[in-house]
Amino acid sequence: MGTDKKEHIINTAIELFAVKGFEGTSIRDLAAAAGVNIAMINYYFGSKEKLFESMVEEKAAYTRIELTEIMSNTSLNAAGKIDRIVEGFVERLFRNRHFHRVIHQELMLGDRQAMQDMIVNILYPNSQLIKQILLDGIASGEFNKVDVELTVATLIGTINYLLQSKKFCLKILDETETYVPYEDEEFKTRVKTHLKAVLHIHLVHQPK
Amino acid sequence: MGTDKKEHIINTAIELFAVKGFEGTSIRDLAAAAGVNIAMINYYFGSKEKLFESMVEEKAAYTRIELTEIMSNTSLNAAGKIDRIVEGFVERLFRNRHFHRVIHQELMLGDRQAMQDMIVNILYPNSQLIKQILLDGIASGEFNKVDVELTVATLIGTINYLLQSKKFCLKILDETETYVPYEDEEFKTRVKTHLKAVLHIHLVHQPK
DNA sequence: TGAAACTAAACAAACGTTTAATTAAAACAC
DNA sequence: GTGTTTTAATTAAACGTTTGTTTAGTTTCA
Repeated sequence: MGTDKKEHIINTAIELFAVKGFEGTSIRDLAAAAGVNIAMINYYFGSKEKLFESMVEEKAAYTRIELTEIMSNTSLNAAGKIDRIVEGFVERLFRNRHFHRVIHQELMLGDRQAMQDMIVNILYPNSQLIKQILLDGIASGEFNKVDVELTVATLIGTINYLLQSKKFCLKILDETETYVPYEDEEFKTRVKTHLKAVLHIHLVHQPK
Repeated sequence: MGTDKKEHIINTAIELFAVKGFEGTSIRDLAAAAGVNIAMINYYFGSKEKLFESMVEEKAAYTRIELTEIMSNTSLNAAGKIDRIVEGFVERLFRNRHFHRVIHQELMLGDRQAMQDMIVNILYPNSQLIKQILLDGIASGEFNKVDVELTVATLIGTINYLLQSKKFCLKILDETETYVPYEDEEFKTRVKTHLKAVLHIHLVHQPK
């Protein structure tokens, strides 16, 4: 039936877009990879652009969850929330790295206003959530008066940098081509540990 | 004559690629924007792909300079070198943000092996240079034994995050569309101050 | 006069999309 | 349940554009 096949096309599209880009992927490539007729993509989604929008709509909601509940967890202090945020972000972004790469490709481009706005509206709540935790921590006196916007940039930017290109990531890690860091628990732990260390000392160290 | 016009085409290409992407920019768009005949691009560069490679070759060397001399400056201690690195990177990446965005777009994509390798070989020396300063600082006892590779990721990743999309950057800064942060000295200073603060306390604070 | 710079036009191939026809599934009457 | 009608799903083929590239001819200037 329709729905599963639509989702199959979307998942195939994410894989292809992540590797070849949106413009670089023809609907013939996509149809062949998904094992469907060329016309089915327009039949289901209307156009290539609308397929992209459907893809974003479908995956965005799924990706957004589980963060707000950290905020509402009153048993955690601000530093504890930051730790949970770091863990949640590394897990989520590493797992959804293909989708993440696709929307960041499109975010980089200046044309296609509507798509860009769409993507900004997906990513913005994430950064806002972290910002709010920082502001709360500062208000309660638990955190130093740091530059909250740029601290958010440091957290997410570090992860994005590692996700941007597997080849480049392997190069700076001095690893072989066969190693897949994003699926290695040890590497994920390493990233979490680094980010928690950086943020913790930046936020809670009291300068004399 | 030829050379200035070649460079003019390359500069126009950077502007267009940064906004529309490599695949999204037709050589007709490019020829029109540069004010030259369509055939001139293939006449000068051979093909669209070779134009890209020429662009990278031309701009890469120019972008690479001025960093190694920081390394060789023996009057600076490790912390001083990091400060200079931060200042140099923010200035350079903000100034060359269009070129920077173009090569990061291409770096994200998995196909076009040769181009990817080319770009990795451009970016790698930068990260290696920072890494070496960190290693030297650790060896001399001036720095803590931090995760050097991920500390590099935090430095460059933070800047990249801000450069990725003007629209998104403005959103997290809560600024209006007309503001151009990358050309604002105040914002550049803000980014430098944040990065120096984060790195300094991460690297030189002695945990009890 | 001859080589380099430049142009307009044409090229085949690939693109996203649409059409028209066929098959499969569901809905309905009896 | 069986036969009929309607709707949805699927297909191969064709559509008109746009793509990167090339050709063949013209201008420019030393």
